Amino acid sequence: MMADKSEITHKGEERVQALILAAYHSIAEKGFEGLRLRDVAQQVGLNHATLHHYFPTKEAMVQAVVLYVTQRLAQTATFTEGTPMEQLRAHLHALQQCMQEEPALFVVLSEIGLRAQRDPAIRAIVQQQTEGWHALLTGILEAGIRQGDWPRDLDAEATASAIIALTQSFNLINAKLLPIRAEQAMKQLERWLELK
Amino acid sequence: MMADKSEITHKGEERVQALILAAYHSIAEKGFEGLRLRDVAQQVGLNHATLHHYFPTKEAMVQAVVLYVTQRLAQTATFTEGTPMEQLRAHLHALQQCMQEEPALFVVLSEIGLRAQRDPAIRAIVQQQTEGWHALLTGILEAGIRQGDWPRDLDAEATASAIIALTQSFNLINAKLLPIRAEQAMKQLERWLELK
Amino acid sequence: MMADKSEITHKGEERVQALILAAYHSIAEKGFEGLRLRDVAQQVGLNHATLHHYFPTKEAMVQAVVLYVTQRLAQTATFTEGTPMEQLRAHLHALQQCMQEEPALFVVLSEIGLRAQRDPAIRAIVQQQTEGWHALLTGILEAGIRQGDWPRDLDAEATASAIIALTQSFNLINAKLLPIRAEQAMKQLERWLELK
Amino acid sequence: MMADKSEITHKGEERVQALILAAYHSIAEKGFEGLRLRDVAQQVGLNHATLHHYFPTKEAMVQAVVLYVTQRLAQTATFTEGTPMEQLRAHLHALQQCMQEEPALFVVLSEIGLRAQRDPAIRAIVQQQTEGWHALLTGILEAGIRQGDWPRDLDAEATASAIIALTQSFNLINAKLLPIRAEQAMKQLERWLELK
DNA sequence: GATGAATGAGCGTTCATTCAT
DNA sequence: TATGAATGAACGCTCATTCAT
Repeated sequence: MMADKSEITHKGEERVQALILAAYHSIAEKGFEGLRLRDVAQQVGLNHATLHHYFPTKEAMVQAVVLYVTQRLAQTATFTEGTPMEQLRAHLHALQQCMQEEPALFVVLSEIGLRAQRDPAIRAIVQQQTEGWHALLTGILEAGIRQGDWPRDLDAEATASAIIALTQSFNLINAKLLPIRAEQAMKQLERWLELK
Repeated sequence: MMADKSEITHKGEERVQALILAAYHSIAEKGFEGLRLRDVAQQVGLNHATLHHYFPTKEAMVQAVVLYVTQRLAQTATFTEGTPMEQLRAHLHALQQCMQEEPALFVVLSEIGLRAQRDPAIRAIVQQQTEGWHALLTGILEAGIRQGDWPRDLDAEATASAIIALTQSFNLINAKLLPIRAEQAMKQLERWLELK
Repeated sequence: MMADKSEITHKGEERVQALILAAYHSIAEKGFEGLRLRDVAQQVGLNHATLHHYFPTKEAMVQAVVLYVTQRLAQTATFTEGTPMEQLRAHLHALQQCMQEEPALFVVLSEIGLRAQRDPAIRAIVQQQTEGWHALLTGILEAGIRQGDWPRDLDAEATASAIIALTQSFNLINAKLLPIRAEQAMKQLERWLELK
Repeated sequence: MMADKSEITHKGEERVQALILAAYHSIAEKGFEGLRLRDVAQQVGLNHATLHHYFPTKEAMVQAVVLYVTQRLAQTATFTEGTPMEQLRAHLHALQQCMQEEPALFVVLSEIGLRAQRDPAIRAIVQQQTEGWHALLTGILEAGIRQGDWPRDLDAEATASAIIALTQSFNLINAKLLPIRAEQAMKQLERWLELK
């Protein structure tokens, strides 16, 4: 008759995930500016007041979305095998594929990046994730330099930064603000890195 | 005793400029999300109702800010003399200087880029400016390729896009989301382009 | 301990009715021109924001008032027994009584009539109600003509219109714009119709 | 070089008249609710601030419109020759013609009637005019009764009131709130008065 | 007399949050 | 846990009016 605790918790976790996803899509479509708790609750079929049982404040929900997005992105960068050059190529291809399949991810990422400048809590989350990403890229590049894949004088850290920066601004390209396709610029990056 | 017409107009234009600047700084500090007409008016020492004497709606004011920012950026890219390689180097240096002296410009530029995805009026302004910038860069690169400054197989358009994309995401770097300085990534770009 | 559903709904409906009544009195006193949501809410002891919990917009509330007024008036015209002449006499007496007891009803009715000319939604409501009233009167008059209560050449439709028009302008009389009492003009109408 | 005083005054009076007319048309179209001084000024090609040189306040302008409308209507009722029955018939025909040619006049008249209930200054103007009209009608009717045109027991004052009341509500008919034409009801009034 | 500039008071509406049930 | 009801603070915008020029 009565659901046991784990079931309740499970249901609660599902609800939380559904709310995060709904908020994520809201932000992708209308930006942080257009994020409304009532909308999010309605998308999940919840009363707007009930939402506060899962997220005490709007800020808490936003932080959950930030965590969700950064973790989604981190999944793109987990691999262990192959040469440094193969790893980097795989990573860039994974990113490119993600851009095509789910451009929303990069839109929200940009929104988060902007908000991180004003919100220390968000900044902390983003910073941690970005540093991890940067370290990963730097590691690959340094390994490649040691193996002779890239010239000795390539600045690994700077190159890693350039890659991240380029990635994060691709939503601007996808938004058709630039008269080219994202692939082109990405290909140029690969050429610079002599990835083919 | 009586002010001449140009003086009156001049005063009005000054007010308009002051309001645009105040809005610009508000956006830089708090984003579009935090842009409040009452704040902007107060910064200029005006009643919030008077603001509507200069801008009929909030949207009109925002568009004025967008125009201001894109034109400010366009000024960085106006030069006529020197070889293609010198021109590109000068341009990148001017951008770098701008990033250091007034990082707010790039914060607002990112805000605008995000908003352009949802607002056709803003998109039109940004698109026009970005296309102009892209054409300028492509022209320089193509000229350089013809002169042998860069290899024959350099994709001028893609490279131009990469430069723009990199530039537009530098605010994320300046926001200390990356453990490096903007200069480093910019230097890497210059190295790729064999600018020194 | 726990209120049942009908009670909850009942309370909500009571609030809605109270708000409609408050708006009705506001319009009677200050016209549509002077109708303020904050006033209405305060009359019911509610925060003005809460009013939007019951009526999404001011227009929705106004329409509710229009429906309320037209239905109130329709109640004056519901009867089934008696000869046509008796029915008409009863109807006119009911209207007269209403004018004396609640002149506000006719003030608001005039406000509505004026607004109906510019507002299609209100016009639809008023039109429907007025047409019903006109049909009722025409029916009574035609029945009376068949029974010989009134002369064969009496134009039933035109007479019905004249009665309605006269009724709707009585608020002007009650407002003491005419140096006579409403009863007098109403009596004259009855004499014309040989109602006594 | 410089216009003499009478010319200036003349020009000023023309301006005042133009403003009154513009306001009149605004009220006819959008009601008192939609009357905006800026609109009125613009219609006459005047700066909104300049309008205040001719009418110190909005209320003053409204009163001028009220006077204009009541005087326009009074012109319909000025005649000296003919038998009482001929005079009344002529008057009703003149009114009917006015309704057809310029229904706006009756719309504004209704607006004024409603506003008169709340505004003593307007009430005073309307009352004076209405009383005059009522007296005129009563005079004609009494003269007709003495001459045997109408039955001895006709209540002259009540009949006059009924005529005025009917007239003032014709805009509701013209607004197509009633499924008949104004002429029909007016004809019925004439039949009651045995005008043909 | 004419006008651009400025203002105060106020409006309808929004929304995250709280709370009793 | 769930929800209808309620609220305060704020927002963009309007408009009659005032005033210096």
